[in-house]
Amino acid sequence: MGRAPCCSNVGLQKGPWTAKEDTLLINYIRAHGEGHWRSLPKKAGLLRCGKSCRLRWMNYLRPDIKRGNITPDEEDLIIRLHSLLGNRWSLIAGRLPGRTDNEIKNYWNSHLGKRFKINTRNDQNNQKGGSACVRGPKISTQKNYKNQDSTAYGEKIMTTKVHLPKAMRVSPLPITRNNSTDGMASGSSTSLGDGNKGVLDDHEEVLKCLPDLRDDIFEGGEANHDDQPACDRDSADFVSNYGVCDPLYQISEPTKDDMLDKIYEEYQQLLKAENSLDSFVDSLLI
DNA sequence: AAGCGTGTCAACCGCATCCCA
DNA sequence: GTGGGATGCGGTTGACACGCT
Repeated sequence: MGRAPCCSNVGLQKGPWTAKEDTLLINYIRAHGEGHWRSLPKKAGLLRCGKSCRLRWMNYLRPDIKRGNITPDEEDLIIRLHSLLGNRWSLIAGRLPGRTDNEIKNYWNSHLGKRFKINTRNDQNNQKGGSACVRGPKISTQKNYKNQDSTAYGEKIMTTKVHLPKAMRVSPLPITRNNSTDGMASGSSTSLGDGNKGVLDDHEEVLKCLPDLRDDIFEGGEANHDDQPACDRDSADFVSNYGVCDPLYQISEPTKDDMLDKIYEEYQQLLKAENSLDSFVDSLLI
């Protein structure tokens, strides 16, 4: 298709953001809310591309972002969701409150991808000429990784049928950031919003059936619904400088192991139901 | 201590899709 | 119905940190 770049890039700053730029962006969004990214830099006094501003906000400055290491529970959920959804990072992120698609993508590529590769190698050693299961992505090069079915995390989900629908944009819920900082209302994490008018792929239909898991998984999930999220004492400097809590110091919420299992079971059941329906439709067509 | 290799992750880029005039 | 601007998504890049030799 092709289209003109979003910004002329002439006279625009690139590279790492400075604290001053962050301050400008945060203050502007707090005052005016998210959106209108194209005009935002000019209005906020930033020499940045609108896309860059959006990315900085979505991936780093949003007050509801949870920083720190991915917990084992989160990792487990990422792996399971990846086995079901493939590289649809925004959908996966939508099920991990406070985590961004970029963060999950990076985590997968640097941590889980490697582990997966090792698992795959072990599987191949253990099952010579083995199963017809779809093998996971070859991540020796990222280009190979692209467009490959991804599945097979250990034995647990070895036989899971993987749908890898074409990546597509889905509409977020209406956002008015200055009214609410609800973590699930971010662009990258509201993939299941009710604004979907386009063609939803199979999995999104499945996912639509699932309840919003945030409050189920994370105790005190309502904690970040206020304009000021829970802060650690160490973030006091950031607060005084920026007027918002330092996302780096936000207190992470505990997770529930059994709830994760329950979620996964729900996915499996819904997939089964979906597959049954597909078979039924196919039989009618024959 | 210095050089090199590797891992991590913030940021960029191109494209798909939405949305509105 | 259509064209173009706005936005979102996933892949990729590159700077920096860290460990090893």
